[in-house]
Amino acid sequence: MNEPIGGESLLFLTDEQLQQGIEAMFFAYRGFTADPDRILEELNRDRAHNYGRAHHRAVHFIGRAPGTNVNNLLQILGVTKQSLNRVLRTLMDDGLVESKVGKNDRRERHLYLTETGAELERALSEVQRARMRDAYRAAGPEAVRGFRQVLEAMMDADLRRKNTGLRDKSE
Amino acid sequence: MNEPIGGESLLFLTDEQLQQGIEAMFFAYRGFTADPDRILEELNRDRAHNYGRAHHRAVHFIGRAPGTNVNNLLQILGVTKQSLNRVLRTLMDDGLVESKVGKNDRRERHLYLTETGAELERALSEVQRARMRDAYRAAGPEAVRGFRQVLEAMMDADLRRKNTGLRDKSE
DNA sequence: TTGGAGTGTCAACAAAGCTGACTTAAAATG
DNA sequence: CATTTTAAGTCAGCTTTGTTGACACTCCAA
Repeated sequence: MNEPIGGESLLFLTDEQLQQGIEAMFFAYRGFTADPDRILEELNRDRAHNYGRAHHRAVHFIGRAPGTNVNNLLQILGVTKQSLNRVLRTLMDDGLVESKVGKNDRRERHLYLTETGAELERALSEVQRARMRDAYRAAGPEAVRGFRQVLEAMMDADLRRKNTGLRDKSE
Repeated sequence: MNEPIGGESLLFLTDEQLQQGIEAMFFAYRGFTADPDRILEELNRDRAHNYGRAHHRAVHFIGRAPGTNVNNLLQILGVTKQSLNRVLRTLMDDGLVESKVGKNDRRERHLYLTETGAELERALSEVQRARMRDAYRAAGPEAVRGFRQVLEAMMDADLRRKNTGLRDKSE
């Protein structure tokens, strides 16, 4: 790494710059989750259940990969079985998610959103996409490319694959 | 909004693109917090206390804005007094943070890291900066600019100010 | 057919958020 | 000077979401 002294590649790597990047990441993530959080809070107001981010994540990824099994979802979400199971339990009891016993392997349960579940998923991802869209618009296509590049480089290697590997898993 | 058909500004705003951005954000944030989490887990192994992300955040922002008062920290972290207090309590008991009565306004407590606290802060931010640095290096200066632009656009407006307003608050 | 190994469920517990009510001390205001 | 407001801290009690460990069901291969 023979960086030219005073070159941009050196300048933008000062600890202060990195620190600012860290904080930007922190605050941006807060903004990123704020809108869905608000919707869920609203939705919880009159109901018995109390959905949070964990429910959001589950609904999101089941929506993205219908027919996925529990184990797969565990990998993606990076939580323990019980944590996910509690969330899935309530979602199933409330009729937002249904699980079907696998045809080939009857140990597996394949997960799907019901129509109600899909509605919630749409409502949540709608506001999140809106924020993402606004941010993308404000920053421009060139910036978006950079944004994605840095994010990709920031994930763990194994997750990088998962991010592009979310496809329909229906039988 | 008269976007040219097929123009880049239309293309990169498909729902699929936005969805991928959302997931990239999710996975990247996981990577972003993974290293400090590991350090804390390691550190908890032999000790009585049990530090988590909440402690990390507190130590981080006290390190960034030494002498900040409790209310200020509450704003930045976006949690309740109770929640923060529990964390500060343990950090002070363990001698990582100290609070000094304000000179001008003696109702206020100003928060500082002790030497031990600063050590922990360095250890945590060190690995986080390392990941950020690697990601920045891999993506290049142009991408970093874009990354920051999108993040800034994604935060709530009030947080945008806080992000650049973290300066030493010592008396 | 039996003994792993894989998948999912359940019980019990911990961390870290939350609300609301209250106290203490100090400052600001009338 | 008396009252009100503000900053901080505390208590009690709750929820979400993470953890570990034990267990049941199913598959597959020896």
